[in-house]
Amino acid sequence: MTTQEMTHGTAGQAAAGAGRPAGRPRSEKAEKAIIEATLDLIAEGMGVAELSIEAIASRAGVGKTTIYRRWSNKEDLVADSLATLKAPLPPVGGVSVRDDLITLLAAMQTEAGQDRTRCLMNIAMSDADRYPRLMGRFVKVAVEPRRKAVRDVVQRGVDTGELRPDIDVEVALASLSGAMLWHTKWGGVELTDGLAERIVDQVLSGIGPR
Amino acid sequence: MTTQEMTHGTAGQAAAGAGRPAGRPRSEKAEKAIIEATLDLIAEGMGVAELSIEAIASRAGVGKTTIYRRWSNKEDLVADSLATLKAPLPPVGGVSVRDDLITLLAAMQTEAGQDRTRCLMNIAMSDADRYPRLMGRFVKVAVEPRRKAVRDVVQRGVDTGELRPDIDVEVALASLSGAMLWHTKWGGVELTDGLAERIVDQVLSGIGPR
DNA sequence: CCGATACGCAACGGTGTCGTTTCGAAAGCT
DNA sequence: AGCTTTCGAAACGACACCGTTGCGTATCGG
Repeated sequence: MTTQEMTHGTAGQAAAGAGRPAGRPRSEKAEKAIIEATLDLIAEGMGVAELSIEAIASRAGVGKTTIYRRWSNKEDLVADSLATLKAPLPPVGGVSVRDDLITLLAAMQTEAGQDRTRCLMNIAMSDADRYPRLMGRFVKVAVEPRRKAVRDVVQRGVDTGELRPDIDVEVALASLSGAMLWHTKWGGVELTDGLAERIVDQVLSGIGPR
Repeated sequence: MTTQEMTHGTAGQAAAGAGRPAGRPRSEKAEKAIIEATLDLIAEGMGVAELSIEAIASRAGVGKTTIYRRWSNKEDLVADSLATLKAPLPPVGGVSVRDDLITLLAAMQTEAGQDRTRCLMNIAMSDADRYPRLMGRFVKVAVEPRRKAVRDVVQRGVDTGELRPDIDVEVALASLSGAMLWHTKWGGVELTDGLAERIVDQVLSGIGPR
């Protein structure tokens, strides 16, 4: 989607409407395999810098040529791979703000336990400085939808009066998501039961007196 | 401190009390330079995996031999380097829990803006899975002291009645630190003024109604 | 069937890092 | 002085990737 259609593109067919470029068409299966292999390697803890084209090709059961034919560099390949990540966010009930927040945070906790998501999170943290363009894309497809989901619920709470009208939505967002992020990274594994519920309830009620 | 004293150690001097091992002593300056170079490279965004001994030696103005003589592998070197990191935590006034929390979070925010700390944080996030032993050490010297500082203040608040007696200290901790972490990573740069204060106040008062 | 293109595979020369070894000089001790 | 150990520097053979090229085969349109 980024640097696709390098070789032909709009060229290739001789001004003949929407005809095929002639010759053997590119294998969709190979493309999928390459992207899958890339995501797999990342999910196994590979940083973007250590990702080798050779490893990707080998894992995908594909020649290096096939990769170089489609992507001119590693960053583009990774960018396209990240772009295929769907965000299967859990549906929220829409009844109680508290319940919806718990649903979202619990989903976040579950996702954090999966290799794929966890290592993608790592990439988002560590490679953000080195590959800003890549990260802009990643944030857009992976972080932003989730942030938006939480923000929407919080905003709805403000509108309906379930939450105070004067709160800072961004800070609330950070307190909720950040607490879960913190816990999944550095908190012990002991206190995972009902964690989402405890976070939400405590952020709702506050820790100050009364 | 980890794999030190590989070559001689208790051996070297012939059962003669605490005598020198004879021969030219190891240069303390070289050792410091090596560790500094290691931390510098990490601070420049180098992941643990990409760290090359050659680069460290070159940066430190030292022969590779000197490094291999002291550390048998990269992980030990990094571990020892991390161990030298002091935690210059800001002193807290000890008067108001709110003020102390703001002080700590503001310090966290400041630190997050510095290259050294930021990249160390990245390492803590991304290399945690691949180098668990290394990370255990890192968490101990870098993460835990800061966590303890916040936890102590929160606990003090509970004891003195400045905070509710029934709160979950760990969750409070995660909400405060996590909110700051979240914001420094993915929050916009716009809302940084008075961020610590806003987080603390909102976590104190809660976002629920009344 | 023919021409065109993509496929997987293997090989190319080039580069960077590995961990080790050798070297002459330096720095400590007796 | 003589002995011992470390120092920085340079070179070693080995390996992993790089990005490219050539090869024989597979798969499309005409």
